[in-house]
Amino acid sequence: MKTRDRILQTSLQLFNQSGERAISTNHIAAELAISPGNLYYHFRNKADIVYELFLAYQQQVDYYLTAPGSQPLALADLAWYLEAVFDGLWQYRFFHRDLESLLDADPRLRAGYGDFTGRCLSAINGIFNQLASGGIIAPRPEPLRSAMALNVWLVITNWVAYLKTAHATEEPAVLSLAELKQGIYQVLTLELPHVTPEYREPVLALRETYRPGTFCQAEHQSS
Amino acid sequence: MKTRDRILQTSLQLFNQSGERAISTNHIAAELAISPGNLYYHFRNKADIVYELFLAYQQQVDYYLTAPGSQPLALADLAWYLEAVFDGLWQYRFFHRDLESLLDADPRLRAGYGDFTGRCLSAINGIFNQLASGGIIAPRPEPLRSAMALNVWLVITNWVAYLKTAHATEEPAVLSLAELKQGIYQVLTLELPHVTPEYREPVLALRETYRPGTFCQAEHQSS
DNA sequence: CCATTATTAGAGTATATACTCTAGTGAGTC
DNA sequence: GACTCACTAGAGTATATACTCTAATAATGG
Repeated sequence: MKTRDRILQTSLQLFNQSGERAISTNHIAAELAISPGNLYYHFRNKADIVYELFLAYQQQVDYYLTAPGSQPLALADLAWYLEAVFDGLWQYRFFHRDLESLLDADPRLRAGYGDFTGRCLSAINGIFNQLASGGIIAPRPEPLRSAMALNVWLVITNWVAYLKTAHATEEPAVLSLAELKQGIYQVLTLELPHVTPEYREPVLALRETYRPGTFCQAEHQSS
Repeated sequence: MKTRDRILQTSLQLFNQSGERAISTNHIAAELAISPGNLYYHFRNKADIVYELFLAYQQQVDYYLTAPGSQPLALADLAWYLEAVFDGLWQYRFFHRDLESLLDADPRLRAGYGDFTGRCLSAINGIFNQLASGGIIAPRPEPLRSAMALNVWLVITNWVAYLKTAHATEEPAVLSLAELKQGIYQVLTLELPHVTPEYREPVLALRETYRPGTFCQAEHQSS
């Protein structure tokens, strides 16, 4: 693998592990067993590394979220979307952790993230629409639908922080993918009151899949 | 005012303005026009300042949230709670910004914050109960009620970050108290499906009070 | 083979940070 | 007036951070 990609990969891993704040460029170079000069040959500065990671994050989420157009969605599609989003969230979880500092340090990132949020919100809104077409949730008028989408977004983007700050017993706060997926339980809780009567049972069953306590000694993984 | 209190006050102000990460003890001392040595006479280290600010935050929120026991609540009480919580959030907004780093740096804080979150969640849960007694929302069985409370918490604690990262057009991202209060709109959106038919109209009216765009050139304030 | 270019090492720099140490100053007390 | 003691100034330290510079070493293409 090219050094440049190894730098990105290792940075992502260390950032996810300890937060961007705690990981210096020297740390990254040391972990890779390369010189600081080498790192700075490939990236002008630390912000450029972060920005490139953001682009990858954005590309991945956009890919999964901007797919389907406007055909009706089935329940399985909803599950698939949620899984995809939470996977992305997990892979780039460092990003939401120090978000404000990162945006303060890089105007490109601030602008890019603003657009990204906007796209995510309308994607969620669109999914609500398609779920309504599919008869899974009741159709809601526009101002309400947007507010619902925003609540989903707020729950999703805050879930990792909640786990690491409120729930964690261990000091460095290691998380499992299974715990992360409990966020899906929360999102489905959010949508539950809007589910049509005929789909209530299936949605409840899907939601049960992710219930806290259901996670059967899932394997821990660190990146 | 005693120097010790001035240090706390100024730290809070600077932290809220620029984030704990960007504010050094030297910055705080300079802003107060005192020497670094003086600051370190009053506080053993930076983490002690943060911890003391957390205690004040905690005390304030606990005071407003652990009040009423279990009598039924009226709609005005709900509004009052929400206002109180968002005021606290605003006053100590630096705290949720760099939360993970802060907890990583201070085990006391990690433990204290874990308990704090737990108390807030059961307070929210209790308020749901009392709103049900008051006939405002439909009573919900326990596992659901806790999940709802958690969603409310996630929305509340992520609201400021959302405003500063997704919404902000200005670079240093100045926020108004009115924008902040739009978070109440989001929380009421969350509760709306659970409101009883007879209270639906009043809750919608209350919610309208906080609608985005309704904020009539509210005065900006920086701390 | 040579010339060019991409890549790397490694020492080094300027700056900032959290924090310490010594030497006071001023207000009260016996 | 000597003594204490809370408080303060200000210079200073050890360390880390982001980043630079020079020079050496691969790769590569003609």
